[in-house]
Amino acid sequence: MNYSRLVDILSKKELKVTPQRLAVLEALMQLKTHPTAEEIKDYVRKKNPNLALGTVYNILDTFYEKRIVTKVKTDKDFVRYDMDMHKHHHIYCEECDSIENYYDNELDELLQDYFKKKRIPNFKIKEINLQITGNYIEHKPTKTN
Amino acid sequence: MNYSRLVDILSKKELKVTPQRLAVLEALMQLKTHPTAEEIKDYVRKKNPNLALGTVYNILDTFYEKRIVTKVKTDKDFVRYDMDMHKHHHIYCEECDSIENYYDNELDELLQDYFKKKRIPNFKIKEINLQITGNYIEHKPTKTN
DNA sequence: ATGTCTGCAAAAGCTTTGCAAGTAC
DNA sequence: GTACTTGCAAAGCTTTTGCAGACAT
Repeated sequence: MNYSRLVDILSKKELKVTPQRLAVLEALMQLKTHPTAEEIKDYVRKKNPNLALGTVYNILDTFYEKRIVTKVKTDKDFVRYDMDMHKHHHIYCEECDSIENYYDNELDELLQDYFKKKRIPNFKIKEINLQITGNYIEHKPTKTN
Repeated sequence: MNYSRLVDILSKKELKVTPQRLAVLEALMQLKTHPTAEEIKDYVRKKNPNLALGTVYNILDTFYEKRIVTKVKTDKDFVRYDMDMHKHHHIYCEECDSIENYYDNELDELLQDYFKKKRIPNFKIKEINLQITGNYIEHKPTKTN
């Protein structure tokens, strides 16, 4: 992982560069699974065994305020974090309880056009996010898993 | 509120008809604001002052299992409940922290057509929900509030 | 009559907070 | 040097659980 790039992200947001923050940043980039605070703590402790869960929450909160991450709520009880600040939608797989980001400019334009014509009374739309729920289809006919 | 209709809803789901359940049901129908458990408790206590918050949660949970309500998670920390089981989307107003349901068959068809053409690899879509975020526009030029 | 539901309180689980000690700048 | 961060533990909040008593059928 490109160390100086991580440092850059923090300094640009006027955050002090600490090993803990770098570690959490790296975890967020490595774990592409919209990790929970707990998962981030586990990942980070491989290298920084003393990092407290409270600190992970503090750091994530700071990142949230500085708009380095977004929070994703699911039907489960924890918040999950997402570092990707590009506009995207979410694909939830009910079976495996996974969240993946879904990018689709064509769809975004379609929606934008749609709501340009058909406005919602008295409402100014800032953002439209889709939640696509369903299941992944297994289709590995002969190969073993 | 139509008492026998409330009774009907419960019996059809094979739930015993208790005053507490009727009260929560009524609250859900009256409060069209996607209430929290706390708000439901407050509403219900006007008529049933002894109803415990724990009971409200128990009842809501039973309703959730029987698919009488859905749970809605927001950026805030509590779950909000919605009795409307028709397909709908959500309009979040950031300023006033309100959630309203949004129904739009035309939009639903548009999305269905779109994903019929452009599939998501290996994924079977079950449901698509929009989260429309923005703000209500005040436009009461002369009237007082 | 009996299986289910309520009320209350206590517990659980995720997240936040407080403060002393440590660290980045 | 100083203001910000960390670590740890304790507190906070919503939600769940356990159990005795009450109630619907």
